[in-house]
Amino acid sequence: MVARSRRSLGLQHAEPARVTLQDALHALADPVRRQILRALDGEPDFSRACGTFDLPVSKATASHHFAVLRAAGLLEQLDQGPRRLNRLRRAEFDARFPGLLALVLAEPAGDPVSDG
Amino acid sequence: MVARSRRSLGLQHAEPARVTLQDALHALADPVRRQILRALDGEPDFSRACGTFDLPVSKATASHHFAVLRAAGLLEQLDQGPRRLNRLRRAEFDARFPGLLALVLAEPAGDPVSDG
DNA sequence: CCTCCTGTTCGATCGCTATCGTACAGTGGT
DNA sequence: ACCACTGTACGATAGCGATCGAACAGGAGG
Repeated sequence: MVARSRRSLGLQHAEPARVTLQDALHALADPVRRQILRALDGEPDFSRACGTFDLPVSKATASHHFAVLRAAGLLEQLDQGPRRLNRLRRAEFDARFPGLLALVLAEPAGDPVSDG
Repeated sequence: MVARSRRSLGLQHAEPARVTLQDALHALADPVRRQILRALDGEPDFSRACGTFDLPVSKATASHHFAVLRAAGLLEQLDQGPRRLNRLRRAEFDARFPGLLALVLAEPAGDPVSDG
């Protein structure tokens, strides 16, 4: 239990090499999480904070989803002031599970809830 | 509801082209189902009946898992007498979600429950 | 210092699904 | 006809996880 100031330099990021297929598939099996990944695709690294995603869930739920994605080695987060910037760990995750992320990113939005 | 004799020529098989990524990922997110797919890998088509898999679940649960896999376009089943022979729909599924099945089949067993 | 903003944590709820035992339905052999 | 075998259908249960509101914790700015 290293206390730090709760947020400082880095967060607990799962090494993609240690992520199990179970964890990866579980993380990707949720439509909201895939939506996050898709939104992150094509954007510059660390250009989007958690709050900038138009998600069909509450703030608390979104926070949960970000944590799952981080634990699955799918994204890296960086604290910048009060906000937490995200980066899609494309290369790392693709090295661990080749082609898997590509399938998710290629999927059409298909989520009528959030798009309206 | 065409009655037939409940089993005759074919079963309701999902066209892999119509399977959503959601369904595919959901189907693959279960370790027992992945175990089935892995066991089916490397075996000749339609050489294994449902009962020949050494699964860590009951007959009823296994039947459920086979149904999910069939619905996800991951396997094709063929009735031969009292038993239902299975075939991994490798090519079809790979055409729909390239590389996804390969990841599952490449995964180590890692399920200490069934192997003993 | 206080206030606003961002994100996490907590506790509770709700729904889905994996699980099981049992009963049922075909098929094949005797 | 009967029985053994294989798999499904059904009803019930349990546990996990997605969800929420509210409270909390830092940082930025006035």
